[in-house]
Amino acid sequence: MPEMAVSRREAKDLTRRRLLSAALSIIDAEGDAGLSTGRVAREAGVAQATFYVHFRNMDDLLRTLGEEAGRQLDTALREVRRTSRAAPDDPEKLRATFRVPLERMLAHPELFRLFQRMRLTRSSATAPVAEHAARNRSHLVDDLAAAGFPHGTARARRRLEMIADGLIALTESMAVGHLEGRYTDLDETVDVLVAFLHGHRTAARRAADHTGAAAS
Amino acid sequence: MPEMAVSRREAKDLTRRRLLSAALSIIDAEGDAGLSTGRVAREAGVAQATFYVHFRNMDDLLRTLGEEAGRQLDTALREVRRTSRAAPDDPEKLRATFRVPLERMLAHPELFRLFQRMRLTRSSATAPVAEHAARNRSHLVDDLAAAGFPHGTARARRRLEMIADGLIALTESMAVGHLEGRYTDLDETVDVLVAFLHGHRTAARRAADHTGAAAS
DNA sequence: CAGTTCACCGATAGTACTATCGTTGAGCTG
DNA sequence: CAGCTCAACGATAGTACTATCGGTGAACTG
Repeated sequence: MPEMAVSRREAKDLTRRRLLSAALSIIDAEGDAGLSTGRVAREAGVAQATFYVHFRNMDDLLRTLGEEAGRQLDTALREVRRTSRAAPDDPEKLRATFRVPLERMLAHPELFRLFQRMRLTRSSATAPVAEHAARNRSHLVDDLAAAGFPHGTARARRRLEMIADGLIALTESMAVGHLEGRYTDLDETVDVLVAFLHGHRTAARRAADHTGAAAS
Repeated sequence: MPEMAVSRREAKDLTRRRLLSAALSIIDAEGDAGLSTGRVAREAGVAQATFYVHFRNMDDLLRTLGEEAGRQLDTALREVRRTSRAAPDDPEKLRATFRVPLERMLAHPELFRLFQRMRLTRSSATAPVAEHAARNRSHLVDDLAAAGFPHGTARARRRLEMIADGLIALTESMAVGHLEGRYTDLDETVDVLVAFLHGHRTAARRAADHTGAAAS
């Protein structure tokens, strides 16, 4: 009897995690099209009604899933960018700041696609996803500023936010291309991403030189 | 009686166009959440069953809408890029190649978002949207090649496709930012887009110089 | 060990929508 | 103008799913 001696609390937590993991595997396999409370419950091995013991509705479950995934992603990205900042002349560290998010997105393709879609859907249910995207973007802005991108004026900060936004969109588009089988070599996509960033790096340096010349 | 003397054929076409336009206005106002055959028919002033006289189902209508919008967009973009190519040193023409797609996307915000979402959803119903995105991307690749981006080797062509993909994703992300009220000034977003492209232009020129030096 | 809690269950009312059917009557055709 | 066509209609069967209810028994509590 390997499943005995579980407390009521532990059993409930286990069921909850089973529901979350069932939802995740359905999403990874079929996207959100095949997602329903009955389906999730069945794959988790419980009755459909039991779904509502753990979640208020499907949006509640998706929000939980999103917060967990988003928090993990954000933490991982801040860390890899911090490492790159500490070694500004190591090109491999810079490449890692692109490769790590790519790999994270590719780990759960359909979940990634689902959140992309949710971010584009305005409704109270998807609001948390949009908020999380905003938080991640804002962290990227901070990291770009720390890496030397200009952020003194209000205009420069607006520009930096656009750059951050663009970098995220670029990375996601390369991930989608990889998922669709168009870009089999991740290294090549990282090359392209680095070159895109380079456009702004040189623009920023030129602007900085100008400012320095004017100040001296 | 202003609506008399319409042939049966004309009357049918009118109803069809009314259904399409009703669907578009619902989408623009509420996205695809409020979309149903009954709702579209009601706003078009016909019975729900009449929907099926004109379309096989909702996906059929969306496909029609998408093909029309996509064809218009593609034509407009090829034209503005051709104009820019004819005057390679006119920065305003280059900016127009970014501003025109932005304005097109912003003309029907929710339709734009809907197609973005559909492109991320793999199903037989959304396949035409994905195909159209592929066609537009492929045209952009052609135009970039015509504008002098390297496309001699297989690797360069793969890279060019990634660049085209990235540019589209960048433009879309700026459009979304504008719709969300974060980037009120379209000119600033165009600045950022041009700078991103610049990263690849300089990279391409450097590579071309290298090749030239090696050849001489 | 008697009483309480509560996770889980089967059953089901309710919702929203899709897609089809046979009917009707206004236009078309010869 | 007689017969035909067919766009549009009301009615409705069918589908798929959500969310709630009261009952049950195993785990907790004192």
